[in-house]
Amino acid sequence: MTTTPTADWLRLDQQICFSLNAASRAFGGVYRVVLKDLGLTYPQYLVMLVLWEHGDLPVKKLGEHLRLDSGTLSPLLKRLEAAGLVRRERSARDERSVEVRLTEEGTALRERALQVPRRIATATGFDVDEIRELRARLDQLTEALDAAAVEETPGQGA
Amino acid sequence: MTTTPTADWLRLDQQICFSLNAASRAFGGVYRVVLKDLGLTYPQYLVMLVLWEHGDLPVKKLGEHLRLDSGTLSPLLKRLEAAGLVRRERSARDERSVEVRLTEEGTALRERALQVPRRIATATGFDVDEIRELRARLDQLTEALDAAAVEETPGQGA
DNA sequence: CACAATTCAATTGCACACAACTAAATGGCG
DNA sequence: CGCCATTTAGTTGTGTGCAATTGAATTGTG
Repeated sequence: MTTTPTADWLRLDQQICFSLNAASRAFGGVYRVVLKDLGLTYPQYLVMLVLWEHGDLPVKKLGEHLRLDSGTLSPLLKRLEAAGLVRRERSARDERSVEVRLTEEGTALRERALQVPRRIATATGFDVDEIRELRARLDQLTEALDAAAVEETPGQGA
Repeated sequence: MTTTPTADWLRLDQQICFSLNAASRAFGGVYRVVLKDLGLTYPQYLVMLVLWEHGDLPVKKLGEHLRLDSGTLSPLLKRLEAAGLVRRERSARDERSVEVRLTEEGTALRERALQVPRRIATATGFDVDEIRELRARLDQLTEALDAAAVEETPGQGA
């Protein structure tokens, strides 16, 4: 029991949260550089990726793919619309819903985006298998953290 | 060479950046819950960790530890000061520099923070060794990304 | 059909990140 | 000493991220 004094936990904690934070921001930094040509921010690029892969989607579905709510997506989508990459149209069937549709320009941008992943992959210095393993580990982490957050939120014990 | 069609790169890329993003935000979510008691946000907690470990520091040094610039730190430190956890004092030796000093209250908060890391570690579902390995991998990633960002920034080839 | 609960997007308020800029202070150099 | 490049914080502007609220539309129930 003397192997891990309580005070040392603070340092361990510091290091794991630092590492994740740093990696996340370092990733953002590389994307920022690479995406500059496309006129996209990193979150905007994520939105475009989802649209390119899944086609037109309501804001809600988009948010589920990206784990983002309307508070983040609404202004972001307005910027994409202002940039001429998407249109937002109220659904005829359900007027609460807003369909996000790629414009011609938005669809065309995909061609130029095809070069992005290779540049990012190169920047990581990881090969495909290493990336795959890291991704698995991170997904596992996310799942555990989400489950824990739900349990912590109400009242800890109940 | 036909193993990885270009279009598939978009999906691979999507998954690694999604995973890191998701893990980072899930982490933030758990910290948000756990730190609520202490009245700290996640970035504020990181600042306090550095101060607890290294003692009083100028803003510059703080930023080096956290990879943050004054644009982020200045308002954050003002909030910590407003909360009574730190004082900001112009250095006598170098008046450009601002020393960030823990108050009694800020020092005392450390005792209550000691329980945080264990709650976080528990939430991850990882043991110490797994955390250590993940951290090593993330640090390796960060280092590679930072190096790549520097090379990408100027003009790609120069 | 009326009405309450739910769903969905948008808005508001707050707190990071980061680029670009400003302004004060320092240090080196002739 | 006077001048200039550098260092250091702070400020401004843009863009997320998220909690909380609002308001319109839909659904379930009687």
